[in-house]
Amino acid sequence: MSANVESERGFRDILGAEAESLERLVAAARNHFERYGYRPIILPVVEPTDLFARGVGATTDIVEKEMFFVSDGHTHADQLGDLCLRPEGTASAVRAYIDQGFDKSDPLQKFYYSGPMFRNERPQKGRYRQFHQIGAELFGAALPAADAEVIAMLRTYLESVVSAGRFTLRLNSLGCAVCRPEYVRRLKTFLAANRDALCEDCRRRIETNPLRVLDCKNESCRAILREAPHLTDSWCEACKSHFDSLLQRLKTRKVDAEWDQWLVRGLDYYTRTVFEVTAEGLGAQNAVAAGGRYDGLVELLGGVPTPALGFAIGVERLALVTGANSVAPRPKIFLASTSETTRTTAEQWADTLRRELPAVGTSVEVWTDLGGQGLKRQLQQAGKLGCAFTLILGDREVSEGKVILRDMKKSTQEDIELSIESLMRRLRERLGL
RNA sequence: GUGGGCGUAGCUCAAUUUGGUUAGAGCACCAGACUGUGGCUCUGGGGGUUGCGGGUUCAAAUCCCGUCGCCCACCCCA
Repeated sequence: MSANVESERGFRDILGAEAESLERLVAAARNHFERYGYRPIILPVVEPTDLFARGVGATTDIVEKEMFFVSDGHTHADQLGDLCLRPEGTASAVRAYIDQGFDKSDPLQKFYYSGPMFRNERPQKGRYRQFHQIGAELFGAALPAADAEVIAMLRTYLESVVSAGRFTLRLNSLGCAVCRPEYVRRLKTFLAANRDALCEDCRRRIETNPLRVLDCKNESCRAILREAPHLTDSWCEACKSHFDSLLQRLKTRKVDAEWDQWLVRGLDYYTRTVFEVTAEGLGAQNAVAAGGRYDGLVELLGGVPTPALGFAIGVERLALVTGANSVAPRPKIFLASTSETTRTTAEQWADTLRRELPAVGTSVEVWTDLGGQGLKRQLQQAGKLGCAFTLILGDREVSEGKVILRDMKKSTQEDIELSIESLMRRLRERLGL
């Protein structure tokens, strides 16, 4: 046991029902997002650490203590930490957008991506060091209509994969580069004056991230906050009308979303709209998806100023909400054989069936004996696999010009003329294809 | 990074309270009964350095120390 090589903490093998569930959610997202004109972008897993320090924020927990650093094998000691495993996708997408020159040539772009993200945190329910996100980013669109479309796309996707009502979408506006700094300054002053009444975490947040205090669940902190300057009151005219228009549009589009004036997000790059989807049954880590507008990020990373927004979905968490609701199983067929000759025929027939027997949504699953087993074992295997039918290609039958088709559920058998055509015809009938 | 719970066969768990033969059972796996017909039944079989390392003892799965891993929570976030 001790000699075994095991996976690192927080890194795991995903297989079985969970793997199928995750794959299905990604495929469904791809399908859904493309209807809105989004195109795939495949981003590097390794990026310069600086990208996230500048983009996500140098003082955020993600950058300060959750990065996985990568060595390229011949860096000097003073360069260790130059490269990292990406902790999130948005900064990468923005870097790619600028690298490709879209900000200069063709600003309106819609991208989606999916893949692993890495954060060096202590694992718990719904939280892993390698986890998977599906994200979408919309560049070059400043109107509230863009926010509305992105949120609508997220909401309708979630509704398509999880029974309605099991999650809630909340949104808020954090103001912009014009009005937010002034508010943060006033909030900081207020919090500092009430320092003693705040919880330990919030006292720390006054310096690191004062906005996060608004999000504190601690009852005594909440009481203090009722007297605090209101984020809402600080919005400039442009921010206010942007948010009003967004709410109005969500209403007309019948997108179920609720304004939460206390909602803030931890990443530095957000401006104006932020939103978050939470679900029950996830334990403490109840955020399934989150996103917002980041109008300053393209410029911050060296591009020409471009408005943008996006979101990311935590696939493992979404899978926890949707449960392991099984996909309709595809019909399975086992082609049993009793000799080298009949096995060869079975292989050829199996290939033909796989190619020419379509079923609704997917294809049939065809098995042949690969272990040189006796007929008994092959029947056993077919039973365990849950095959609907087993074709018995026995030498005895073949010499009589026939094969046996066994219905595994009913334990009944019928003779079929020895030809792939008659087999296919009969299977189509029996499977109702 | 902090706190709590848990580590015995592939899986689910006994035996730990009170240290005492060779660490058991169910499921799963393999073989046979049934040499060409799955599920059911019966019989037999393989499989363990009790997470790992050290200590106490005539004797440790059991007691002590350390360490690693998993789970849950804090924090943070998808």
